[in-house]
Amino acid sequence: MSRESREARIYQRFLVEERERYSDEARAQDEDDMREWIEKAEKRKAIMYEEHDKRRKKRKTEAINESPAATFLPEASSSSLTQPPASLSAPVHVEPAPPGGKRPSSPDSAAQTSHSRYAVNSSARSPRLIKRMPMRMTAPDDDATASDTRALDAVSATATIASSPPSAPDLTPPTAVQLATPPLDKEKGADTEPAVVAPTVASASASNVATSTPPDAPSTSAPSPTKKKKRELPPTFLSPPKASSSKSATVAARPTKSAKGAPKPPTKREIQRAEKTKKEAREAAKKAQEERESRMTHQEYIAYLPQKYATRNRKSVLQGCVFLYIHQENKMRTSVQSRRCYDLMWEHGAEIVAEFDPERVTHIISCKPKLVNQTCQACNVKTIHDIPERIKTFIWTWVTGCISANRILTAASDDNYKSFIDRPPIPESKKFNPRRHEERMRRNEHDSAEESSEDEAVADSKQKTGPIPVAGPSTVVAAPEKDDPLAEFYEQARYEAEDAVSGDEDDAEPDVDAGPSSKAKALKGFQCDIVGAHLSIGSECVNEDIVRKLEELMKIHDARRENESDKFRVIGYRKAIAALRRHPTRIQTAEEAGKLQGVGNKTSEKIMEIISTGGLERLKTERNDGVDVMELFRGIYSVGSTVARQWYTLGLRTLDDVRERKAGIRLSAAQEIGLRYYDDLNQRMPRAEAGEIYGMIKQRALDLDPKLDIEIMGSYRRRKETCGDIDILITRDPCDGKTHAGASRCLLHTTSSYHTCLGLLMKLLRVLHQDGILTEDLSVSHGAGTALEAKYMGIGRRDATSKRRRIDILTIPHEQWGGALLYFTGDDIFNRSIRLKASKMGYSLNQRGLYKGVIRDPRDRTVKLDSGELFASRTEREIFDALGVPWQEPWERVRG
DNA sequence: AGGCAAATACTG
DNA sequence: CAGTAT
DNA sequence: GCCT
Repeated sequence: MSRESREARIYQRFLVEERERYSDEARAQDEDDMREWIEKAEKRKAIMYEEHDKRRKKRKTEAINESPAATFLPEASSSSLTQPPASLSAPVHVEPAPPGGKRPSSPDSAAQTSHSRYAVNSSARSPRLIKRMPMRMTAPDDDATASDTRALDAVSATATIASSPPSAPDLTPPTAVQLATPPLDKEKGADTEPAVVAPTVASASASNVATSTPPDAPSTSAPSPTKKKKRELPPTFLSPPKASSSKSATVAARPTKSAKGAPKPPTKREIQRAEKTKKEAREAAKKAQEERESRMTHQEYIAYLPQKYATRNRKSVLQGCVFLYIHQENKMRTSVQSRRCYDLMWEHGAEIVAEFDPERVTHIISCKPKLVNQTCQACNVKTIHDIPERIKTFIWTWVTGCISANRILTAASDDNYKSFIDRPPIPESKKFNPRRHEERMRRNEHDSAEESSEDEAVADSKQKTGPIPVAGPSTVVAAPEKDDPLAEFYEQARYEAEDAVSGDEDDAEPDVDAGPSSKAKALKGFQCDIVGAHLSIGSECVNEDIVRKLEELMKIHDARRENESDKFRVIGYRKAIAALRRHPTRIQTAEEAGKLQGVGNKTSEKIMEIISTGGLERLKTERNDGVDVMELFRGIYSVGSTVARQWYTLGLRTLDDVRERKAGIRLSAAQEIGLRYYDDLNQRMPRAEAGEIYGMIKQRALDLDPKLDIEIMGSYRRRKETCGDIDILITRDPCDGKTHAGASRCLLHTTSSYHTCLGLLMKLLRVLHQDGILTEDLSVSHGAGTALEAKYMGIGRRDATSKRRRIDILTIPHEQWGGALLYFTGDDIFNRSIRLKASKMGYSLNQRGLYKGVIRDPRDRTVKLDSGELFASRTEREIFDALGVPWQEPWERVRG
């Protein structure tokens, strides 16, 4: 309880404090608060994490037991073969319970009066709960305790207890805690205790803040113990709770006894647990190995490979190859990335050497393009051409390419495989014309000659169409010798890539109006390359009826979304629908539909059916009660498919069921807000209203600091008639030494290494709350206090009479402006498309900017082996140009 | 058959 | 971590 | 779902 009130108090002070001069005193205050706040957040997270873990494990085991019988309304009798199931059936009985009895069933009444400044804190853990809670024990976890209390009020106490309390650490028998987990005890103490003493940061933070952001004094001693403890915690500490969920923690210590201790014979749960433990052990071992490996040098690791794979069969794809891998790590230790690469090569039969031996080496594999220096260095040669012709140089993707093709790829035989670099047989003299990007990059680095570069870029991109004059007149090329040689190869790869990628831009334009034109052409291109696509997207379309049906089907899949592939199915539908919408004429036949890119067999069949019968059988069979309800629930902000399904399974069917907390469900803070303003938030607002709100916010932000750059993103920027939410992007040119992070009118820093004042976002939020523009917060990033990058998500309104709207405000580093603008402007399909193009060209595009030289783990594409370097991001145009995408205004970027 | 965009952050 | 969101 |  102390934590809660303290937290609320702190935050309250942030937001409520009137707008006044930012005196030194106030600043100091803010600073303290801020730090405190961050600390708290960290701590809470840590606790939550532990909690959650326990809960999760329990849930899992239960689920296993239950799942076979799990239907919507659990029949208590049938599933009662073991004790635990009771917990599931419990909620049903409990349902009539009084917990929130007087919860206002009408959504409005709630917080209208004092649009609570800090909804997240106050509303969710609503006063009533706190009040009800007879300050029983000093609970580190309010939630658990609260629910607990509530549960006790409820009828069948036993059942409910089984379902939640075990997770609350306080409720586990004290003995257990003491016996099994002394460290826990200590940690807990450390966690809660100092908080009470807090504000004198420095001292308090010593141990428990270790994880928090402020660059803790680089004390060597302090962090390590804490860290260590943390690491050890899971094994020793995490497992007991599992036991505690059934019996007592002590049991865990002696597994044999545990079987006996629990009257039930080796249940599935037991087995589960055992498996879990085993798994944990395995993971621990794996981690240890990783740890060991990470300490090896490249040489050592290579030498270690045979041993590592001693027991496994190697594939033969790369048999006979001897690789020298060029990495880019200056430190001696190997990175995971490199090790993975080594692993992969070895696994597939390649020999790997750590040092260049012209006699042995057959291929040089560079982890990314353009590592000329490293290559030369590694081979101990002056220029790349001193490497014997027969030794091929490839970039990493070639390896993965070979593996997936199951053969050795060569330049000649696989010209459809574009992303490798073979050393071209061209002599030194015939250098490629260095690409404009490179040039621009360099120039940007040195002098930021914006205008000229942009002009040039535009011109350049115009002239660039078609197959590029490969033997470009050896112009400038005054490029520093450094990365010169391999730059060529890189360039060549780029040329190839572009050839493959950027069809002919000339035809791309008319393509749209050209009606059902060649699909072949479209196939090659990217949506983002098509200028004027937006024109053909009318609100009304001749195929509206078809679109409607398909949309419905899509929604069903979206609601159901059980596995990953459903996600893509939905994307597929969306694409098809977009294509259909774009199509100017009435579709008559399946063939006609099939010609559109994005519309395949399945969809054409469906379209046919719609055309001929006017309906769609599939719709009838697929649509059912569940889908509707899930859709309904998912309309609540912060309720996703999982929760929606859960509720449905528990027997809930309407929003009122949710409001009444039927079946004992609990809402998160955000969900509660989402529920309260269900109608408001599910409505789009007229563009004008978004504009007004934006104006108000912008005004107040500029009041705080006139040098801010502020822009509204999303559908507003695309000039859509209605907007679903308001996205505001803020940054600030740091040229005068100040940033939006370190607050406007404060000195950036004096002696300490971090900013000495509250971030702009935090201040802005305060003001906005004060003026009633923001009414609730959904989440406020820690960064709001100090970081350059921060995100706010909340709810606000134009004035007291209008509906609530979703409002996001984010601040970003100045140099990422372009990337962020592009990213947050969309639309969705445009984004996907341009990112796809980027990646096909060997780049990677994200909200921060355009990166080049990104290498991913072929086995897990989400793992980046090399994050590459920032290539362009200052302006949107810069990125467009780099990707060869014709410039389009925001409102022209509409594809779906 | 395998890719399809991608990364990050907050909450509980 | 899992779920949700952007 | 679609596409290669």
